[in-house]
Amino acid sequence: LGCTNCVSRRRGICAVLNGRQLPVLNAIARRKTIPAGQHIFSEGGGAERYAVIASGVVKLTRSGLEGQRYIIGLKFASDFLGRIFKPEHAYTAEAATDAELCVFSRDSFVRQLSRSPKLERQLFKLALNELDACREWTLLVSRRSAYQRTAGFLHLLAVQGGARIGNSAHLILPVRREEIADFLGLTLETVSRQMTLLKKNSLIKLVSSREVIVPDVEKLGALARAEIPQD
Amino acid sequence: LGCTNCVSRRRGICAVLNGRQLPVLNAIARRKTIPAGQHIFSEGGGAERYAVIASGVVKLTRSGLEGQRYIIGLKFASDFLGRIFKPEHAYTAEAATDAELCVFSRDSFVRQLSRSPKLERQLFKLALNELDACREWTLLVSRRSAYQRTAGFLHLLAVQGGARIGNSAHLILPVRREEIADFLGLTLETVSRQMTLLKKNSLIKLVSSREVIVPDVEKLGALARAEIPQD
DNA sequence: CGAATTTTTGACTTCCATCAAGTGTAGTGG
DNA sequence: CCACTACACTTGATGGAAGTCAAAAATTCG
Repeated sequence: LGCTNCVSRRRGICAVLNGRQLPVLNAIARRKTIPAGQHIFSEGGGAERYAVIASGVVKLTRSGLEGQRYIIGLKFASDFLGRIFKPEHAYTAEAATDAELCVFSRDSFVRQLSRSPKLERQLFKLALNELDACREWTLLVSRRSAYQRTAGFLHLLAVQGGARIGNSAHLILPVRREEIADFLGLTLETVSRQMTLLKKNSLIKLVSSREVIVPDVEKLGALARAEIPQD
Repeated sequence: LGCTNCVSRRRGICAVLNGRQLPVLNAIARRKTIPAGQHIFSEGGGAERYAVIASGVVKLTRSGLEGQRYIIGLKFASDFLGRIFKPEHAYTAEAATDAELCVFSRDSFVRQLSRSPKLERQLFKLALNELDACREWTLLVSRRSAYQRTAGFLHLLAVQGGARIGNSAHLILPVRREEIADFLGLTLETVSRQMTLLKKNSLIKLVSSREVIVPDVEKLGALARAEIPQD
């Protein structure tokens, strides 16, 4: 089946399915490997496909009226992609790294949703968690300093995507400085400066520009949430 | 019943209930009038009560570690209050103006939810709309200028809470400058300056410091969403 | 009316954006 | 293998938007 080791089986939508229901959902899923950079679905395009991320990182973007592109979120393994109950997707989903997905056609998934109240409720719970996370993120990017925002971004990666050993984490950044900046409402230069500052303050180690070691994930998170913006 | 003219009957959770189901929900609801300033429930406190706003404006706040208080949202007539599926509320709800609520006890509401898939799905849909709105808001408060954020706030009030006549709106601000500032990630001085600037540019009229006329709601919204931060 | 609160306005400072070089780091083809 | 290019990242100098500090004006309320 391939579901046994999937993260979604443990904390995604598949977590609530029993041995009978899982194969049913699996039967309507299509495994797909997406190379980095490829679009999964597009803003405004009809919501004909939904997906669950099995591995990799996915960028959620929106285009402004004058052509600008905004990153509104990053999605990780076990996350659900797509706007159910609406005819159109509200954003574009694009693979930031190579990614494995379970893709569902809209009709078959919605049908399954109506048949399984447990599945619907799980999706509901995940949406509420996302809402909580979105509110938290809003607080970070609207009230915190550039230094804290950058710390917050790395903390997010460490918690959601990174290889963690105890309280330390080894991160491969899925996006460039420019995209981090966009995500945080900053400029790429500022992000770069804050990264070197975080390094100077030994909160991170830069193995290369795209590879970061976080010795103390908790400390980084506390910094991001601190009331008094320091350094 | 009192439901006939209620906004929630038209676009809230009650909108999906038929003539048989509405009285059932109504039977477990307790109408309550809350004076401005009073807490409805508190962050961290057990989620024993949920509510639907029948009229008025409710402030959603969170307290930071060092005692600071953040406004994370404003809720209007027909909005649902409370974090279902979680033992604790994630935020404090406080009446910003005098408000009328339909209060539900946790147990009876959850029981009703399990009995009525339509009700649960409606609540789900509303949560997804809230998520979309939260993402939109994040864009506003992280990437836009103080001028645009202030415009965005007034636009929100005009769309959600204000007395509208065609494309113009008459607003009674439910919160002080300090709270607007907090909500927007600005300072009260900056908000005040932007308000006078909006007045100078004839985008709003200030009847009094708490009463605003928006002649062109669309224009205000377009300004808030514009790529190039002007004036 | 007078006290307290809220709002506006002013002067100055700070943080981050902008503009501009300069430094890697792949990737390509001779 | 080494130019050569293209792209990503860092670092520096400067300016402007919003924050901070301070005081005056307006509004609310007892």
